[in-house]
Amino acid sequence: MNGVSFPPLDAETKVSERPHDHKDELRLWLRFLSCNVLIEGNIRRRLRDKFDMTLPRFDLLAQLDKASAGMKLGELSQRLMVSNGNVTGLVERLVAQGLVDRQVAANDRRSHLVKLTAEGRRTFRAMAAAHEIWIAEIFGELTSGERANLMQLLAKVKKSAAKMTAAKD
Amino acid sequence: MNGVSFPPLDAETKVSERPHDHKDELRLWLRFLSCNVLIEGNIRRRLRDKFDMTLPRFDLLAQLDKASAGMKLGELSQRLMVSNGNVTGLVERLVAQGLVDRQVAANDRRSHLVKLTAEGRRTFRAMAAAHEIWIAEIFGELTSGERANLMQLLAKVKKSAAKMTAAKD
DNA sequence: TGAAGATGCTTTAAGTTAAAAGCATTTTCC
DNA sequence: GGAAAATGCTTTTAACTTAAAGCATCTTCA
Repeated sequence: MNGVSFPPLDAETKVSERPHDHKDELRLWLRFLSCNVLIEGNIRRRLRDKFDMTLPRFDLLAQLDKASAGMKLGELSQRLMVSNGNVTGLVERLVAQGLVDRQVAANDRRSHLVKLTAEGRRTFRAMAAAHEIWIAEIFGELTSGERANLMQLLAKVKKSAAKMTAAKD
Repeated sequence: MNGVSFPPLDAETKVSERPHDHKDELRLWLRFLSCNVLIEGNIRRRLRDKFDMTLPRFDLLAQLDKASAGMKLGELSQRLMVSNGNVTGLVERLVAQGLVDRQVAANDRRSHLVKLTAEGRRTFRAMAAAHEIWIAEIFGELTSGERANLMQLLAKVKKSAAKMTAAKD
């Protein structure tokens, strides 16, 4: 100790009021990132090896599986949180694979309705069952109490991140 | 209640022993993913708008900033957890931008040593200071207790994910 | 009605990414 | 020393991704 005293820091102290000492938050973000890289990399590899499928296409199929009436491309891009152009390409490849079907909407000829084909549904269900187990293998190492705890902390993080994104600064 | 009784589930129950009911873990993963998309998207946008920089290049510069003696391409790809070919391209663009310098290693002509240029270091430091504040804005909404809690839970997740990845099944 | 704007999607340009094959150099081992 | 294997990196190919510009269609409103 050098005798210099610092103002007390607590949860209410705003970021801007303590411009230094953000190493804590940074470490947390880095750990978050490495979890994400590890898990996503794992899931991508297994989807490719076992089903010859990519994660973005799997995610798109998952959305369609929940919407039996089909979805418009714009809805898909919102749900998946990716750009419009991105969805165009993904759907193209899934149509080529015979897993989804795309047709012009009845009432608006700009709009296209995308649906799972019978084969698409069958294929997706098989992949989803495996995927669920892979995820459970990872997060199942936490107790259900820890999972609830993590779920709640991530809710806070998500809320905070969403606010930040909306601010657009 | 229908009178059917299920075996009790606790933290020790293995995933394979309860093949259904992984919805809990799946929801947790989906929430994790949306946090990641939101935060990363935010950081990418700001790096681009304020510094005309991409996140992968920023990450690479961050590694170099910690290694004053420079790093080999292979080290970089390990630390960044990306492929070799990926690093080749990123370094190429950073050299073109004048932010890093690449030269053949003295003792091994297969190997190349990559270093920050003076401008690279200056540029990175400015970006890193802003980046640190952006991250703090997001994670600073948690109390320091919550951050410690989250840090510890993610340590468990990371360990579990690393084990999974090593298994290669 | 009919121009102006909004909306839904596609195209384009640039970047990131992995896997696999390839090339040069170094190391190992006989 | 020299063949064989390992190592470090690059190239190739294919996929994903965004932002921005573009095209077709629909809606609004004077």
